[in-house]
Amino acid sequence: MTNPQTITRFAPSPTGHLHIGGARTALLCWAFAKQADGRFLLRIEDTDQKRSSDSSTRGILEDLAWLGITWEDGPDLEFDGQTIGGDSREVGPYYQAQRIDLYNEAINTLIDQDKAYPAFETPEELEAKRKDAIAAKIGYKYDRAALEISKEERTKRLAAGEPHVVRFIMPDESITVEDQLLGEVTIKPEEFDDFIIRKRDGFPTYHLAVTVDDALMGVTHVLRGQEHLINTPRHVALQAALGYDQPVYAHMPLIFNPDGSKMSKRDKDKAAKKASKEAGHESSPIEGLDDAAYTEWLKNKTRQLESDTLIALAKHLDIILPEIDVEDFRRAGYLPEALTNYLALLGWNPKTKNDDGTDLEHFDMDYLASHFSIAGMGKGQSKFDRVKLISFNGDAIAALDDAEFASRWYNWASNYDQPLAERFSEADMVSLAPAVKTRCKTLADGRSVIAFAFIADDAIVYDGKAVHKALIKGENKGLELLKSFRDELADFNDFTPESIEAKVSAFAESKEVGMGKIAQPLRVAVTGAGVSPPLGQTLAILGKEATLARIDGCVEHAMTEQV
RNA sequence: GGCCCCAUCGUCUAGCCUGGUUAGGACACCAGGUUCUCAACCUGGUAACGCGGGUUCAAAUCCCGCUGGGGUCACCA
Repeated sequence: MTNPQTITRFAPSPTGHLHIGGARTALLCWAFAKQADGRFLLRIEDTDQKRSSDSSTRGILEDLAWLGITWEDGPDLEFDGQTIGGDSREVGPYYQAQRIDLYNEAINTLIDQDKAYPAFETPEELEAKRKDAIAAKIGYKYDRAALEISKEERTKRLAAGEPHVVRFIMPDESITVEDQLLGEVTIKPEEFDDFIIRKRDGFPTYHLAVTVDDALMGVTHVLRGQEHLINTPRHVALQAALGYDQPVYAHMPLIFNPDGSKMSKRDKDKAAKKASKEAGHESSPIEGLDDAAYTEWLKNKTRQLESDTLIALAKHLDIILPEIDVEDFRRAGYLPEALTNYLALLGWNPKTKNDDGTDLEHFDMDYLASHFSIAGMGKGQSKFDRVKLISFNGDAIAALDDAEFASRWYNWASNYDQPLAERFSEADMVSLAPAVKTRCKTLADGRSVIAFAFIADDAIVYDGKAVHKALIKGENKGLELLKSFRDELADFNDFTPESIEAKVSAFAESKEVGMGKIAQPLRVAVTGAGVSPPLGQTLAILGKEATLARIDGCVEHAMTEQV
């Protein structure tokens, strides 16, 4: 036991979806454990009874699994045919609400040793004192009034069942944290007061629970966001009081929006409010949201809508909400490998060159799991750049082979774009893949590439400029070529991309014109616009019947157009 | 405001520890090439050491101050 196995943990509180920043923390913790051949543990911090929910827990577990972040110790999850989690080290349960006895044991020990004491002030009383302190421009600290009460009386009031909290006696000494990333950080004793370790409702506070759990679960390394840096001395003091080993700490920088603001769920509401106002909706434009709630939401900056309602509203307004939670990125058609790659690179750098001399930036989870190190981490905060993420995602999509692309796309459509999944089977998507892969940055925008296939043959909307340029300009030369090609196509049955391309090419040669002279008229005829995937693929997607029908329809349209 | 953390192109970063580089890469942007359109792809380009002091022959690199950004000051975690 001199050199224990490395154990890291991620401990989300189930009060909503998994935030992208939380996902990054989890990813790096996971990578650190893997790199050390250790274990990654997941614990659910549900000691805030009012805000925690089972559905949040479920969502967080699935988002992690989707990203490929799996845990050896923690809640069980069936995902994609595999079982994640378990309690092989028998240090569970992994829900804090189920560990109350363990916390009370620790709290009682502290009380018995006079390292903690009950306090009877009400939240209102404390709030008043806090306000006074702020008004007097002095930092608020608990005044230890409850310590003045004699032990005898404390015991009596306790026995009488008087509501109380338990406070920990913070030692009067500086505490230095040896942070693996930031170095030594020393905090003086006047920065702390006797913080609460058990709330009125009998639940432990975060500080107590996290200290007890990390110790009892054998956590050796704690990697967490820098917002926790100031908490660490409290945990260190608690560890000392309880006789626990101190884990190794590293506090990593936080991530922000490009404008420097915090990435918050509220950003989604903000975007939707702005769009609603611009669209001039005085009353609720969607079902499932009544007018009163809608106008209140619009008026009140802090009011937030339920996730589903917000999504419905965004769809109605035709806007894309800023992605904040992992779930948002998933819905928007990001690939997990692109997201984790980007996330890892946001603050960590492998400091390795590719063969061509450029820096290594594209790597997978296996690479991360074998090469991650705290030394490669930056100390500065960074901004989340969706543009670069999109580029990574486009690269990841392009790197998929056709079958894999089709599988991912179909799967995505089944969840988030039913009409697409109904129109095209997974097998269809395999043949669509070459046309779509290099033209979409997310699975969601793959749809726009093949939008022409969604339209009925007789409902094509023609782009006037494109029609003029390709068909009418130059005394109908394009139109004549199109008609002529249509005649040849009538007897042509081999509708594969390659054959069609050969056919068009041969036709162009026979007419002694460049490929473009026939390709563009054809393209406009079958799609209505001057932009589409390569002709062979475009026509193959439509099939012979639709192609002929569309050419006929276009010829008719062009004839009426020029009268 | 107190305390704590941080600071290289627009953004993410390499270089800093162990002073000497034309300060490198990626995304974005611009130009060109390729091409049946678009995309993809290829080539090239614009672009940074926050400011002020010190130490030194020499500072992005070491030290100090300032400025700026962030975190935190809950019976939330």
